[in-house]
Amino acid sequence: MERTFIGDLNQKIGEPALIRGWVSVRRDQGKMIFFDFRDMTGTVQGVVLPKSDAMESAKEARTEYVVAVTGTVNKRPDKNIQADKLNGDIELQIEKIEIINKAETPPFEITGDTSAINEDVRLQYRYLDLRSERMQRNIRMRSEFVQKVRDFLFKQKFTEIETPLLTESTPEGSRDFVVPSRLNPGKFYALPQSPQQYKQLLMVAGFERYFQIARAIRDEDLRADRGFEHTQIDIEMSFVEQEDVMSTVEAMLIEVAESMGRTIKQKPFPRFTYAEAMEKYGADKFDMRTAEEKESGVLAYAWVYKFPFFEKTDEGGWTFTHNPFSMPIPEHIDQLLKKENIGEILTTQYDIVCNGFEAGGGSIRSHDPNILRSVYEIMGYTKEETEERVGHMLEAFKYGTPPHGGLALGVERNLMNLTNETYLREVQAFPMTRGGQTAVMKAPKPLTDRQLKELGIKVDLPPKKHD
RNA sequence: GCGGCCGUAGCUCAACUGGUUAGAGCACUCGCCUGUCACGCGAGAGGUUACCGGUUCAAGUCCGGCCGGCCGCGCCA
Repeated sequence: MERTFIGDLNQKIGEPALIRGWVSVRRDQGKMIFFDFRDMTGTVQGVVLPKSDAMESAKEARTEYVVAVTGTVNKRPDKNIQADKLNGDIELQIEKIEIINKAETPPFEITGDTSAINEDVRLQYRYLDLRSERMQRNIRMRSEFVQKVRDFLFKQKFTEIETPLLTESTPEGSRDFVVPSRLNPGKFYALPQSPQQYKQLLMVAGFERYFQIARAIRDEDLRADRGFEHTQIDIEMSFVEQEDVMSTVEAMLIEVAESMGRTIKQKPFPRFTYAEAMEKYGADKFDMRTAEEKESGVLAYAWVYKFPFFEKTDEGGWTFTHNPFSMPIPEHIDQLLKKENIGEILTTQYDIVCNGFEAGGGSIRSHDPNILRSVYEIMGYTKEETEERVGHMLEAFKYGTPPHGGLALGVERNLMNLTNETYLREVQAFPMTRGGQTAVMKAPKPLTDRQLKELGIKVDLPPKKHD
């Protein structure tokens, strides 16, 4: 017999069916046993009637055993219908249970919400934690979100392109994760903090509309809403101005959120200048929902734009606030090229805020090498230093670069809003602890002496504290 | 790096101002149970109180150290 998914059983009422999955719950009443079986599509109650041939193996079956169950799909007696549950109106009258694989008793209960369980235990057994209904829902919703984003972007003529993971250290920005090069001893790749430079090069290369579901990796201390790795919907478009990128992304977010059954508080998204946001909310990210809206899962998006381009460093110089590759707003191009009133220059940066999170951000980029040069001059770099850092971009921009701009959306941040989760780890399949230890596997670990030798690396650590 | 909270049974927790043999619920094992759905009832098993040291007649409890987890600050173009 062919397998029927549990979610499709209600189409086979009165017919025989074979399901495969896990024993979720067993309720043994002696002469009669009830089970809840679970597969990726849901759960269903099975019943072993008195004197059934299945009784012997049913007595063996335990929680989380993997089983193949054959039986007849029956409507439940009226008084046993559970209208609010999937398959609450049917049950499988079991004729045979084949135990495919036994299971140890799980270290914690996975039939309920696991959020109250110690997180280090959940992460050690993440593959069990992920069996829980809530985690299944979160991870599936993530897949659905990404699929809908892809669908939208493909309709808009975007091309999905992958950019390298082993790449150059980012000029400025956050701390890099580095990877030693065996072929070039003593030299290191950096993992990308974002595909920023590559996506701009793809605009030079004429793809015009690029996107990537891109991993971004930054070696900064972790938070509830921030991990070493996160995923971005990374977007870049040619022949566009600020308004074009914002309206494209806004249309995408509306289509995706509404097709997932969510309500958006205000359309079109309200816009605040940075100065207005700071005055009204005291922050450049804020939550505009009422208490009831928070309860019902409303999404409150807003744009924040007209950020200062530069801010003072502790040393009294200037550094960029968001992105050195950004254009200033058109009215301030002159000031930037002349390096006048630097603190007042505004950038084309635009951030998308949702329910108190910075859900994404982007800008129009400078396709004119002179503007990028001026930015680096303002930050105090010599011609040679600028050349060293972004010379390859300046070179590329010489060969017919279209005006372009883009944006990156944080997948986890958006999912947190869609799932009402407080922690980024709840929307990642295999997150790490705040101390940087991976789930299930215990990375990071030391290299073997052989590996170290091959890479030309000598480890010299200060002695560890101990009793 | 800094500050805060936490660590007791497989899980969630309790154990008064330090005081008998560290308890409960769930899970687990066994028995009973013909309509349960967090099934029910009964019994049982399960502990180096994270770890190391100190104070004390006596430490899960107080002190010091150390390891681990979480939250925030710094940091995060």
